[in-house]
Amino acid sequence: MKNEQLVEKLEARGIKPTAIRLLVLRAMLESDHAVSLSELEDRLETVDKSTIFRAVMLFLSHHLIHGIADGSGMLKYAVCSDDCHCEASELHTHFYCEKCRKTFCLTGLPVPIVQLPVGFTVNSVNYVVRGICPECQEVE
Amino acid sequence: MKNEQLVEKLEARGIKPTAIRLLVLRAMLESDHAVSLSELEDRLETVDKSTIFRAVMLFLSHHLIHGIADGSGMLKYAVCSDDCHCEASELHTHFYCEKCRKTFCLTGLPVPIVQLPVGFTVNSVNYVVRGICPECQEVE
DNA sequence: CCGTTTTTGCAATGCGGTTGCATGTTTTAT
DNA sequence: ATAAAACATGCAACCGCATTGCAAAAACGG
Repeated sequence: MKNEQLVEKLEARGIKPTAIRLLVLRAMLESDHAVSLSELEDRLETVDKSTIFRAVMLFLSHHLIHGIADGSGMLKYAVCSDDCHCEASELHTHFYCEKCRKTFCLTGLPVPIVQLPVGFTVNSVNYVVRGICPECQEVE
Repeated sequence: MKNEQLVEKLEARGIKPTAIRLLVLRAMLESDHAVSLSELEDRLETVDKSTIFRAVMLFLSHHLIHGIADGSGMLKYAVCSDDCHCEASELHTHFYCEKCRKTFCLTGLPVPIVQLPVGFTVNSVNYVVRGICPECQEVE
């Protein structure tokens, strides 16, 4: 993807597009799965982990990316679609592969919403299906 | 609950009922919400945290309790119903309150299961609704 | 009772996440 | 253009939770 497009994505969310933020965003977009902070650190060897951390926190607070608690112990992050506002109704299902430990966004699958007992207010939903992904099935 | 009953619960899952395991199980059953390791450490001041940790791991591997990734950063644990085998079909919804940071088992609400694309094998599902619990609504 | 196995406590470690501070860069005001 | 202010980055240290190694203590089996 061209840097120009990355700049647009950042500015559309009100984030100043510094060189490093472009690197972080590019790394996230190029991954076929949701990435952890340590994955980003590995892919961006020249960038300090605190800088990556702060970029990710900034992206999160501007709803450019969303976080996923997949039960692996560390949070994973993935870029939201351009028109996403991270409301409960527009969340999608995530899949965590217990073999390769990758987490995938199943953007085509909205999370099912259950009817909660009275008194509960819903802000968001974390729906993670755990199992084996297609690629790991084959390898055996 | 009488110690006798606790012993039964442990033995039903093939766990030798030591004094400390009874304490841990009792603390978990007496809580109205899923507990973290640090909560157990606070409630069982006399017991070392590594001992608590090992008891919890033992309970987990024998399906006496289940773990919940609620996105708070630390795992929470709750006792399973007596007849539970922790299969995907018998899982329930969990609710995480963003104010008091407690996680509740909504045992009456089975987790909804989405139809995954071909190639994915499902082992379990982590379904956590995030929001405000009834008690925290009132306090304001 | 004695030797073996299991359980527990203590201390240390690992790891992911987070922060304080100094430096470097960009922006703003004059 | 220059000085001041605001912001971004790197480095090192720190935090909390999870986990492990090891030795002492307790439970068990003969």
